[in-house]
Amino acid sequence: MNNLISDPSLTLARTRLRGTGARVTPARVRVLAVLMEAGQPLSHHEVEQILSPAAELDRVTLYRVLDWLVQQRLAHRVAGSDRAWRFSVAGDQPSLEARGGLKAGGAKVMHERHAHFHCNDCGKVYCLDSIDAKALNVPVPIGYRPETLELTVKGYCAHCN
Amino acid sequence: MNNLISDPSLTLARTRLRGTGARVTPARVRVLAVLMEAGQPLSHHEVEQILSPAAELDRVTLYRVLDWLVQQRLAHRVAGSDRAWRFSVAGDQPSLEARGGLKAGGAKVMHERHAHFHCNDCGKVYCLDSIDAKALNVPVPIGYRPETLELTVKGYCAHCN
DNA sequence: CCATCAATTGCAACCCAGTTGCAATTGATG
DNA sequence: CATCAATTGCAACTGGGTTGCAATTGATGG
Repeated sequence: MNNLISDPSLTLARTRLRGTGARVTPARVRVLAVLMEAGQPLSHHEVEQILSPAAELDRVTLYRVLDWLVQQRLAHRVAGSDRAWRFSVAGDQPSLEARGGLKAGGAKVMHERHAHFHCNDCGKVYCLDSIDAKALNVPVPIGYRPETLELTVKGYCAHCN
Repeated sequence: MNNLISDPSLTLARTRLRGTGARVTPARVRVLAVLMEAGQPLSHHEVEQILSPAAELDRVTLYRVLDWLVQQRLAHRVAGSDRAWRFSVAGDQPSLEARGGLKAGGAKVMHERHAHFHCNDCGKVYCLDSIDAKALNVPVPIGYRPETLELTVKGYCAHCN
């Protein structure tokens, strides 16, 4: 009737949003629910596709909602190699340092450390959760202050291989 | 008088280009020379800036020359997080598999394995040559065929820190 | 229950990286 | 030095993303 988003997801999304203390709008609820149901990072366009069967959502509003979700740390923004951002729900447990719990010495710690697989054929992006990017411990030259780490493997996914 | 490109670089570039057997045009020579002189991957725009004091080079031509250099394996294309490609000269020794010398079993080997540092402030990209991405040996799920690997550290460079 | 108002949304117009089609130019070759 | 495919320049276009602004709306206090 309405769309491809399940009721439980919508409810869960609403709950998460209320947790931020900010306004809980239909746009935010539906976009977050879509991200929660997707098993992979979605581009702006992909979210639009999933949303479209139901009520319309302005292009710009969608961009803004996605940005907002990232700001609220409810989502992560991952850079694909096709110059289009992808968005995925953040883990249920926002990292401590992200919430200001670990600011010892003012030293920032790298977060968002997991890797992605980008299919050169279909263009889809998959999270490689198995990879412990934390273990990489990439050394940077003196004077450089690393903040985040992005590890992307490009190739062909199981479907396109 | 003319521009910021040194004569030796131009000559070296010309030699490298002749090695491809393809046409040696001023555009190709100058662009390759610019990449050779830059110590870091340059965006289309950055190359344009360096080139501009001298003769003009059409935007489109520059894009095409850069693409061509990558095709010829004289340059690498690296994806920055600001959805703009960067280009850097390829090492003096193109990897064997790149030249068809190592096609055993038809299995492709990952190449272009070094990492980059992207400054969140000034936007410049630096090569982290010290990092041996080869050592990462990233595991992907069965059925997935990895080809290239991109490791980008984002943060603040020595200048902006 | 409703008025209020800042936060959010929709719209239109815009920016920027990159691409395409095509006619004019040019490097290598015989 | 004539030839011609490869290369260049131009103009117009695509697609992701942004900005300014007026209209709408969720939470709040009364």
